[in-house]
Amino acid sequence: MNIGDVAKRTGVKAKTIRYYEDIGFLKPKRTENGYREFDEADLHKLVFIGRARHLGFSIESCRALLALYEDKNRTSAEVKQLAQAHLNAIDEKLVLLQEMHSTLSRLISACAGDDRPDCPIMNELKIDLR
Amino acid sequence: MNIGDVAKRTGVKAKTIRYYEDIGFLKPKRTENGYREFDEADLHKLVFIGRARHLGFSIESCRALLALYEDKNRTSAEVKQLAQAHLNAIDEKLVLLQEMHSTLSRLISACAGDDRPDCPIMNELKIDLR
DNA sequence: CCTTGACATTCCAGTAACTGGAAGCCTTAG
DNA sequence: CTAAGGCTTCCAGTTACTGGAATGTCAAGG
Repeated sequence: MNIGDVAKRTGVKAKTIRYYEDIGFLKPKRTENGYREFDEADLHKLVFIGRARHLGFSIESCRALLALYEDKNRTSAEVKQLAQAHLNAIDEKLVLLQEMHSTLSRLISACAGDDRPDCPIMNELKIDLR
Repeated sequence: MNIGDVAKRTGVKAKTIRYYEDIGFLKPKRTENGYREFDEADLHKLVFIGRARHLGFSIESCRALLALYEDKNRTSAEVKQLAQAHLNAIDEKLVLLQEMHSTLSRLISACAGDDRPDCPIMNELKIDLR
């Protein structure tokens, strides 16, 4: 199967698939003309990676997940630990974003948004040094 | 004032201050020996940028905010619009992260986390192609 | 048989916003 | 005088791709 068709079937772009090969996620055979030739296992891997990425796992975490994916002797505890670590990271980001959201919402509500220069948003940003 | 002291007083690292000079946020004078010499206006700018960054504004948005900051004829509407656009972007990220959070939480709860290989997290990632 | 268009290949550069490190000069305290 | 620490510049690396250029290949139509 050629890279374009793989892209269509997996939802992972051709450019990205080449990148994933570069970083060692898969090693498709090559046909005589130099084209990559993908098999079903490659497709499954790509979908797997695509879904993990969709859940926000980093490439390095995907690498670890992929290793577990191919490890018959893995334990669900190992998988769960990776997922939990990732969830913790997500929660930290959520907290930061929620803080931003609430501060910005407050400032935006307080701002008249008219043609005068006076603005609570600017005031918050420019308060003096302590 | 030397860069190290500025870093301490503004909370912006020396490395970052040099970077901000590179990208044109400030242009401190130089003393005879080549050291950067910062004045109070520089300090205020750095704090301003630091706070905007803390609220998640991109460097380019900071550039726009900084322009408004220095514009006597700005309108609060202009500021509000930038802030609103940024808030919208934050909200989009929040939605994505919340989706990830909820999916991952569900999967983690469903995973035994024991020494067996069977794992709902893995199952979700490896489901067949449609 | 030839051309044309849609594929495929590689390689290089750019993105965002710094951060780390090397090599070397300057300053200040002891 | 020396050693520590601060300052300088410049180069490379980070994340996960993405865009683009130059070139090669394949299948179909005239």
